[in-house]
Amino acid sequence: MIETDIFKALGDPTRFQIFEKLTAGAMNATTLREGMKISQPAMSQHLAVLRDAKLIRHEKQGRFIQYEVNPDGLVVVAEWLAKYRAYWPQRIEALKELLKDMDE
Amino acid sequence: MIETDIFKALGDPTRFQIFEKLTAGAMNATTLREGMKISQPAMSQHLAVLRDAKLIRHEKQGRFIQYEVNPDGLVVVAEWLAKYRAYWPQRIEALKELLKDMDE
DNA sequence: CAAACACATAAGTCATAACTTATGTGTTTG
DNA sequence: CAAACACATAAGTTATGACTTATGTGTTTG
Repeated sequence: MIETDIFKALGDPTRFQIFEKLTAGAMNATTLREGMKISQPAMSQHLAVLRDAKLIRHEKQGRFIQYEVNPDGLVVVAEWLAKYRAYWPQRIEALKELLKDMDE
Repeated sequence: MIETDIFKALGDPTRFQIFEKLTAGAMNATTLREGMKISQPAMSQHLAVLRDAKLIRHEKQGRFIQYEVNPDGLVVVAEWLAKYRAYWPQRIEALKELLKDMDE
């Protein structure tokens, strides 16, 4: 199931950190690794898991590969979450602001 | 991290199924198990993981325990997701409708 | 064009997590 | 009040997954 693949991918703290780093902007694997005490193969394997879950995508640029967030994955989460809006308390300000932003 | 705990909890297909079942309404563990080829201890353990992640909560009722969705968990996901609204394509109709619903 | 580089992949190791069976605790029922 | 019930917990097994050390492929550079 695509949802569980996405949640499983984000359920690992290291991968979550990698993903969050990528939300700041596209980056290659070597740059991603900076300050992250993780081996090169481990990074490569984590990126493969995130890619298989459609959370990121890549683009070859010479001998580098630029990785970036793939909106598809986030959309799956957003749509899944939208099904349960009945459970969200109205008091969520951050969410309300989001709604206004997107309703324009 | 609370986010990774939530994602890890939902990353297991069996637990995801249990959670989805609970979104239909509160239920005790025995009812949850119906049609689910899962042992009683396994169910109990899965419920504990979901509870620890604040995705569900429970209420004792005699010798039964009613489990129900805890909005706290979903709110964490919603707030996390809201941070990345820049990545959501505008074409998501389901999401737009959600926004209108909540903007009232 | 040989060396350095960026990354992927293979294969093996070790920790974790999902399951099992057995048993325990509290509650209801006949 | 003894048996059945609803659930939790302990302990052990097995599958999975996160890592490691090679090694391979393609690309750039001196």
